[in-house]
Amino acid sequence: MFSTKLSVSIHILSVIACMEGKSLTSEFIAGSIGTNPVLVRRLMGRLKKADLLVTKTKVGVIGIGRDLDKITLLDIFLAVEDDCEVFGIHTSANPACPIGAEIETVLTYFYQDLEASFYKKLSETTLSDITNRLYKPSFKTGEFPVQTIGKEII
Amino acid sequence: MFSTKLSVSIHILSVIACMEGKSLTSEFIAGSIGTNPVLVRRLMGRLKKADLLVTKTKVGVIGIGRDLDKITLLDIFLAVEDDCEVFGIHTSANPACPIGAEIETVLTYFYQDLEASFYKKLSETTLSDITNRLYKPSFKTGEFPVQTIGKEII
DNA sequence: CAAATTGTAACTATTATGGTTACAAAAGGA
DNA sequence: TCCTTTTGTAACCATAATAGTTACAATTTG
Repeated sequence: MFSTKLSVSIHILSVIACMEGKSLTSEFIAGSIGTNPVLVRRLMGRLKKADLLVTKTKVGVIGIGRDLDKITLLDIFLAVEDDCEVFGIHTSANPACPIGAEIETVLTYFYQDLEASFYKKLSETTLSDITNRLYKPSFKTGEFPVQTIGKEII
Repeated sequence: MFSTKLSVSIHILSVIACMEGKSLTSEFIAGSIGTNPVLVRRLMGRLKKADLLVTKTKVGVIGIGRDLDKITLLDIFLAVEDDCEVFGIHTSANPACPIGAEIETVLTYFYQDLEASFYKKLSETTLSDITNRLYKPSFKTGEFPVQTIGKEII
């Protein structure tokens, strides 16, 4: 399967989208994810390069790069995964065998179609679809214990 | 990405489908793939368990388990991949954070839909679609150098 | 019976992921 | 201006999966 990078990146963007105004350090976000601040910074670096996040300053805190309904899961996936092809193809096939000689071409043909369909589906869910299911009014009124998310629980 | 197991398994089944009657040892098939006979036997073991291959004898040579147009890429994929979910979800999310508490549920919701679409697409290509693009009449008339595929080239 | 082949276990090498430490550079408040 | 915080990166480690390999008992078949 694909790694958890997409899931963690969605988590990062959701925290930023739902909690704008709070002190969104990498440590705070990592506290929500249950991981390391460095992982968060690494992924945020890739999200910034893809313009899904914007920094106010060169080294700094952040806002979402576009309207939430203009960021699709495909955008995030392509931003954070190194290798976005769905299936690997062995490159060792024997060209002296008629099947070995053709298999890569034939598999590529079918996989491209599969991949196009997969990407299309990924592009049909947006970050706003995600946050609409996550959001509760209490997020911005501070009714949850922000302090416990960061340093203390970790 | 997913491993090359699906690709190699399609290759195995294609060789068996297109060259029935020849001496289909694991070494011969491995020679076409450019890999190790043990890998071929391992994958064939899983394909047999899924009834995509049938053995004539308990330890023995083989035929395809069904009509080629009744074996889909999904059947093969499910037979040989250990972990068939598309995206991993981090299990470390912090339940004290309102987003951490919900993210797994929300991601699962969207991933299930994505996975269903992916599986459906995988099920729409059959082994006969593959072999129709591979097959040439010379396969069965022996006009290619079978001997060079196995022991000698490796 | 003898040779060939299978099914399986055990082991190695390589790679990717996820986690961690460390630190220079930048930002921003006192 | 200085000091603290935070970022962006590099370097490193542990773990897991893939792919490859050796070995061998069990079975089939000539």
